Amino acid sequence: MKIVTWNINGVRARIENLVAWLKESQPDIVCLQEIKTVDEGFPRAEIEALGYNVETHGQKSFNGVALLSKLPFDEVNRGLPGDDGDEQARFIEGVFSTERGVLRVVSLYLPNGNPVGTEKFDYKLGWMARLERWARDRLLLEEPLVLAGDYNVIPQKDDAKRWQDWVNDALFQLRSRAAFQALCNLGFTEAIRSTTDDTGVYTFWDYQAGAWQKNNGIRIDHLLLSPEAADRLAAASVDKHVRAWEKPSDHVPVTVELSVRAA
DNA sequence: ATGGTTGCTTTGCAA
Repeated sequence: MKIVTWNINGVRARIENLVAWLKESQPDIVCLQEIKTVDEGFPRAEIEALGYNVETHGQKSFNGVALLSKLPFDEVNRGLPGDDGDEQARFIEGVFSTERGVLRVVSLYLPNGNPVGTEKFDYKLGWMARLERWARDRLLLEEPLVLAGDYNVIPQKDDAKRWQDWVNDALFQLRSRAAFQALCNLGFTEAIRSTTDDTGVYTFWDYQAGAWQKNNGIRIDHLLLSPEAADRLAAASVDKHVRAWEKPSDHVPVTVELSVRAA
């Protein structure tokens, strides 16, 4: 089973790319972030025509996440628990049935947090603390769980072409990285990190200043696997070529292959 | 070198 995360940066602006990539890549489950539309604006028909079930958690203009799945949804949960006042659409969980039982997949869009020293950075750290609490509870279920998305965290120096450029950025703050590490340390396997020793593996290249042409990228899109999911990890990879397409997202798809079949 | 680009709505904001 192929599970992919992709920050699409505006699904309406990117629908042609998305359809072309779905046809090429044939994923089973797709976690999208930054759909930048309310649920009613999501280009659902084009995706359903390819055989996908679609569940969205959108909002006007900003943020917004979605799950696309060839498997039927048994359950869908929208929003990260822990703050009833949080209006931002950044979290959706789908529950599926496989030959091995339940599979849970989350599409998350972790707050960017810039600039550091403002309420935006506090919101990022608060959101990460809520995510850790949520993950701690979910791990108690001892089920295959894939926690996928744009984490807006550069875990290590090797995860940036030029880490020195990011030392004042929320994505590379020690507090952001420590919170990400703490989440991983609950028992998750970070799919890309655990399957390659390569350096220079990036998932985001800024639109500005020729970042793509210079391969000046960062790795901020991650798939975290619960122990039960990690037991079935067969492969993980980054679809870098998509960044060179016309009208690309600034992020590319990141894939894990799990050796489990649909029920 | 405090630039540069994109999407969604604005005349700026967020990334």
